[in-house]
Amino acid sequence: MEKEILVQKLREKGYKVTPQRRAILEVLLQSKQPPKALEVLVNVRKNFPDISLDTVYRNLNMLTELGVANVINLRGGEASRFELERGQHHHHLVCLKCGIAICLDFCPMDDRDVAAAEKHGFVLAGHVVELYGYCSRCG
Amino acid sequence: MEKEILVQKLREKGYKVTPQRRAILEVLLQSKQPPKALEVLVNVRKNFPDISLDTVYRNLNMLTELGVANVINLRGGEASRFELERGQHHHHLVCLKCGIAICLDFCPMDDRDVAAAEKHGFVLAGHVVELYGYCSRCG
DNA sequence: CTATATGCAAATGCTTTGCAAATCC
DNA sequence: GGATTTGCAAAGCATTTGCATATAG
Repeated sequence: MEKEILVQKLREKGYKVTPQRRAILEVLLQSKQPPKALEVLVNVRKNFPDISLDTVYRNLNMLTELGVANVINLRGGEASRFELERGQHHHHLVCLKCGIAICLDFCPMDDRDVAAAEKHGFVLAGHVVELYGYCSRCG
Repeated sequence: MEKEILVQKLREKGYKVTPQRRAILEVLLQSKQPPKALEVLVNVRKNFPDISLDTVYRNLNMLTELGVANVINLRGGEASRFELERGQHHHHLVCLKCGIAICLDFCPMDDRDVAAAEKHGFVLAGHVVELYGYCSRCG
């Protein structure tokens, strides 16, 4: 999605368009792989030295609630990664050593999830699928 | 697995069998659903009031490294759940409100994970699949 | 005995929150 | 001008760690 479309979306929802928000969107758009909050901070600070980490978190959360961004939960206490929603359901291949996350183009889920949810009286809300391994660099 | 078999396993690996360890195994064995570390603590304290949370964590981690237990990572910062390894690959259905986790008897993964890993030069180590939803109690 | 395990307290890392000052519309 | 955002500082969780003491084998 283009940056101005995203900006427009925020405005429509009644959010103010601050330079910090623009800068965060910019970083998300330019990142080759979904960055962690701290990585967003570091990159935003190159152009916007005074932004704070909590502002980054607040905005990443806001974008997520808006459905504009997704969270990739890593294992244990590791910091989550954030990616702009691409409008296409997908999952990730994550390196256990360096944490790099690669988008996959398939979802392994079939009807059995619906059946299982029904069987246990659950209303299904979604699912998480993450493949873990070691990338070529981390061997 | 029976408790004494587990105890035996620890001994074989050179770990000492302390009353705390026995109590933790007991709680894991008796839990209807995979407990969080804090839940383990509360339950162990019923019979063993002086155990500390860090001992619980240390032992849950030890059991996990040993392959005797598995960790179920919940979303965001939510505390992980621990279950004894049942020797059978499976996944979970987790309630987003109360956090209850139900073991499922299927794995949706097919060969595409291997293909994807290969394509990106990854050595596959495993995967996480969790279905999320709301249980009948939480609506 | 001696290495391992425990309890305590404090530290860590990620993320959130309260509040006064700044700023977008 | 008025509500929303920001930065700061501090708090909140889950989890880990250092260290002196206790304990299993």
